[in-house]
Amino acid sequence: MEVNNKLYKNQGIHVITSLFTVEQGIVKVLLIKRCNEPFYGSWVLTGGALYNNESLEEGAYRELKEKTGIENIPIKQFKAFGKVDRSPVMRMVAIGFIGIIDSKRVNILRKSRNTSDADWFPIDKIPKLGYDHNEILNCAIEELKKDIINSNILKNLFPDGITIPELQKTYEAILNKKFDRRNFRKKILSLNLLEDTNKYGKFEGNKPAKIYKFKDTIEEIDII
Amino acid sequence: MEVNNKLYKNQGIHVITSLFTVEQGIVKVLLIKRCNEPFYGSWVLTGGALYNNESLEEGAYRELKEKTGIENIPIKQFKAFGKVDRSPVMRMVAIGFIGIIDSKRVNILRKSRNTSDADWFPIDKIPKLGYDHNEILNCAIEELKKDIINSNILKNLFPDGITIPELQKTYEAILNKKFDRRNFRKKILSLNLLEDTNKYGKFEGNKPAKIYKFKDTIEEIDII
DNA sequence: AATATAAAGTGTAAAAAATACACATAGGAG
DNA sequence: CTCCTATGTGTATTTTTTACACTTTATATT
Repeated sequence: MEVNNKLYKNQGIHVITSLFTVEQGIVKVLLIKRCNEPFYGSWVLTGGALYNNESLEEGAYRELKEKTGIENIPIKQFKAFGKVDRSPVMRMVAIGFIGIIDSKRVNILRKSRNTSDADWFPIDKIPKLGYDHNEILNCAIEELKKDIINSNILKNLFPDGITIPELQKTYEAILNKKFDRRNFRKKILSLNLLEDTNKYGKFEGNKPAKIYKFKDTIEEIDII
Repeated sequence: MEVNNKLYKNQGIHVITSLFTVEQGIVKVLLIKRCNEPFYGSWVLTGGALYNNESLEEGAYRELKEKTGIENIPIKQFKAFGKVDRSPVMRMVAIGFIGIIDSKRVNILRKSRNTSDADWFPIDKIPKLGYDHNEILNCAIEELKKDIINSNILKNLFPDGITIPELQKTYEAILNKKFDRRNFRKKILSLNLLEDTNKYGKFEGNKPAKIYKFKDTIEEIDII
């Protein structure tokens, strides 16, 4: 990178969101393919340059909407990335966000400015990304693990309700760790995040599981 | 604020450090007094504009050194602040850091570019600060509370050793909460952060306390 | 109608961690 | 030698976490 000699000139801000989903026990992140320089043809996280008339969060929302059509999901800022040469064009500092969503709710836009393709990638099969997005994504995954504990961050993954075994599989996928079924159920129910719907899932060769839904918590502190 | 119409032009980055100390059970933060516009005469946290040739952390270090003379203390990035109008001059995004130090080690510079005065302020007696620094400081105080638990962040406060009652007072000051003496001692010692020096403090009208020091931990993960 | 299947659902005992609590001790001052 | 004040220490109780095995459900198969 050619650092501008003027100490403060030509700086800018990126807002970058790692949008996660979990499908069949696989944690995936949304990546988009660039069709412009820099990083023409590279996969990157969703995001882009912050506008002057929007807050960090608003910028992250706008970029998410432009690239995926998705709106109204909670996102959480987790870290700023400011290595001197993280962008080849000019000095850019990236503000990282994470979000999580049911992938069925996302209508991925295959074409937009700077985007030729978009897809969900399992987090253990991430290619070399443009910019410093591999680093940002790694931090985002750690943040996701932290945030999943004792919060209803997963609410957005299961807008239509969730069974406890399904929820356990999701926890196990994200934390990459197995839990005892009885203790998991006991713990989750004791957190008071779920309420019973008195409905049951469909038969799939075994006993149907009861469907719960995430409560609409009053205080959404510590929620993603 | 006059938002520049060019969506991406005239943006900049602040690096802002909330440097804490604890004296006699009072948590204090270092503030400096501006002698230039904007916010001429206002107290603010230490920090300033990021240079193009330095990382976020390097920028925060440089500003700390310029304003206080202090070097080589660990700082931790905790959040970015990006409200549209947080700076009246141009669009600035602030990256917030926290640090903690023994105030006796700080030789506060009373004069520097943009600074006419500097002092430690108890965190419950903070005046109206310039920019959005009240908001940044409030977040920093919350971060300090989080980080103090199970880490040796306090090492920098006590370079010459610490007694357990003194350490307890510091915890109580930062967390604003009382602990049982026996349980506190038991817990702290079980964390294995301290080692015995076999020295004792001076008599001050009561039984002198044993002096411990923070171990030089190998893994400095989660440390401020 | 009986049986097989596969994951759902459930309780209790043991271990670990957090909490509550009271008295003896050191080092001086008077 | 007594007084003073904060230090130092152990144990019982409660709470939380962990470990672990059998019964139940809704269908498909025979």
